[in-house]
Amino acid sequence: MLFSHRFLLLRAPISPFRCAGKGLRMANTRSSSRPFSPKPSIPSSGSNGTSKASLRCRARRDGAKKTVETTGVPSGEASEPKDDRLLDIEEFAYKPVKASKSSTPGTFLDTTRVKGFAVESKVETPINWELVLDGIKKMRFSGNAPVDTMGCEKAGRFFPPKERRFAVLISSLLSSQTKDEVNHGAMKRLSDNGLLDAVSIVKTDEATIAKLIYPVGFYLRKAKYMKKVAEVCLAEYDGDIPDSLNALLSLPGIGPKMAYLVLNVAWNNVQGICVDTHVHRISNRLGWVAQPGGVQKTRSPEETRISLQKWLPKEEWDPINPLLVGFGQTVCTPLRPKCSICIVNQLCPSAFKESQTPTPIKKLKRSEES
DNA sequence: ATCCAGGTTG
DNA sequence: CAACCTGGAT
Repeated sequence: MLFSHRFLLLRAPISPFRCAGKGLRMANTRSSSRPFSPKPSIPSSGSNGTSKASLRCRARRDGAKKTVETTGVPSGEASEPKDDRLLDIEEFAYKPVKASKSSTPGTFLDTTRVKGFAVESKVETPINWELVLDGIKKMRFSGNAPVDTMGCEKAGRFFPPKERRFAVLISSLLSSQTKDEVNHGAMKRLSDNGLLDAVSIVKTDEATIAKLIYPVGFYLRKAKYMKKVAEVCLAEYDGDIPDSLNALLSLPGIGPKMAYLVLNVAWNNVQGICVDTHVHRISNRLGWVAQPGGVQKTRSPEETRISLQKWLPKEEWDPINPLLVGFGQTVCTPLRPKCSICIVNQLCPSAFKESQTPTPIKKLKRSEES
């Protein structure tokens, strides 16, 4: 989480993990000022004709777990890490989506392989997706999301490239189901004990590691994974981390989400969209993705990834994650999304469809009044 | 009591 | 799909 996305607002002075927890607060717990104007200023043009999700089509996912589909990925660019310079705050500003030919709304045919069979299906480029994206960027730019401010990310920002990559991998491993602050604390403890490289992790026993990373989610399991990952990295990659998708996926505890993330962040190699729970949820709320056959929502992050990649221009693949994560942390929250302050609510098929307030405040019965 | 924290595994 | 871990929010 925190360590895993690219943008960084805080410049930690010395230790990358210096700013552990204190002084940092989740943006949405600080209610002083609204991050942006609540006034919707975007014209309502017809919402992209989403019919009401006819539920229940339990498409089964076929089992091939660790082999990730790469349909639609122009696999030409095994880009070397271009440059290790990290982005500064000024570069955090999102630039407007520039219209490209691939951005023209419309439908096109897509061929996907399903269990060996080539299946053609119509893919719709969502209407107004650029407007929506720009709106979200505006909201993101003026607001603070944990994903932004927490980020002493880039674990090992001040480490040499190899150590930094390894730290990125570790922080990714730890991050799932764990709050930013907690993960940050764990990384700091590891860092303080000199445990952010393969050699030292291999030399440290599991219990010690577990203790240090506690209370990240699933710390016992992750302590195991860390050991194993360190062993593999040491034995096969000279202490560095793998630079290919499949090699990353083969590491224990690293699934698609983290693999794409690490590939993006550590190797600057965009082979796919990093789809986490936020990207998954928001893409579905916006009507941006659907299962191969029909209109239904995607049921897994992987389905979302495949679906998104079919129409989203590749320049957006990398930025879409931090963008939607921050949006999801502050506005388009999983529970009670704040549609009223969302400037793209006119363009969102799901706006105001979920409950907006905790529970309707109890109402007094006649008999109880005065 | 239930859901969520940038999921992954057998 | 249940398990994996724990604390905080609703």
